[in-house]
Amino acid sequence: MQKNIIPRKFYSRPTLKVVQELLGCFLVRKYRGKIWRAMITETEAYIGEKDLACHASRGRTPRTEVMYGQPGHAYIYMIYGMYHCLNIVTEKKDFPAAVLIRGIKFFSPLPEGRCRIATERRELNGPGKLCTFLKIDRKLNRWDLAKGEKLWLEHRDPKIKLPKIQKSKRIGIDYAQHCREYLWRFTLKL
DNA sequence: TATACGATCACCT
DNA sequence: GGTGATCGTATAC
Repeated sequence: MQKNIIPRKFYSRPTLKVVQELLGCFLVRKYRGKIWRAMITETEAYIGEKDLACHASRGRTPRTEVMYGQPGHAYIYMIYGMYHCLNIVTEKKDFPAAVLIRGIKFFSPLPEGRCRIATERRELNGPGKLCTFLKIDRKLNRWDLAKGEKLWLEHRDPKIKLPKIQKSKRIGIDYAQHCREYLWRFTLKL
């Protein structure tokens, strides 16, 4: 059980590798004695200060400091005043990069949410909804995901073959000039 | 201190 | 296709 937890060295690699290898892995949330486990089906990469879509493109600030820290930690921020987004810090210390978790699919029950369709289809598309369902908010910002407590990730079964990974442009970053053309969004079609 | 805006979502036409 | 909700953060003053 414990050995299935994804260790820090997994995240301490090029983000474009990590962002694709996380597809099919499991996001696990332990909350008030319950454990929810969901497969990651959609991710996006945000890499370095030169990526104009990355929050670190304006350098170190109190908010982006966690992206410059050790890999394998959670970077969670509030967006539009009402939603949270979950990111996994990647690369080596002092290089700011992260993977945004945009979509999950669950095979066992998740807590009741306001979105009935999401519950019926057993999938959550969108970083905001995903955090709402899994009770993820800024209290878990900077959380160490390699500890295997409260919030962590687990390897997928390597024996199960995954469908081809789709690449596309990232969402909601029209302001990022040429960087918006990068095919840094990765989707698993199940 | 003030202001502009965003790695979203649900609901509208 | 478009818009409003709502607030932390960055930047300007």
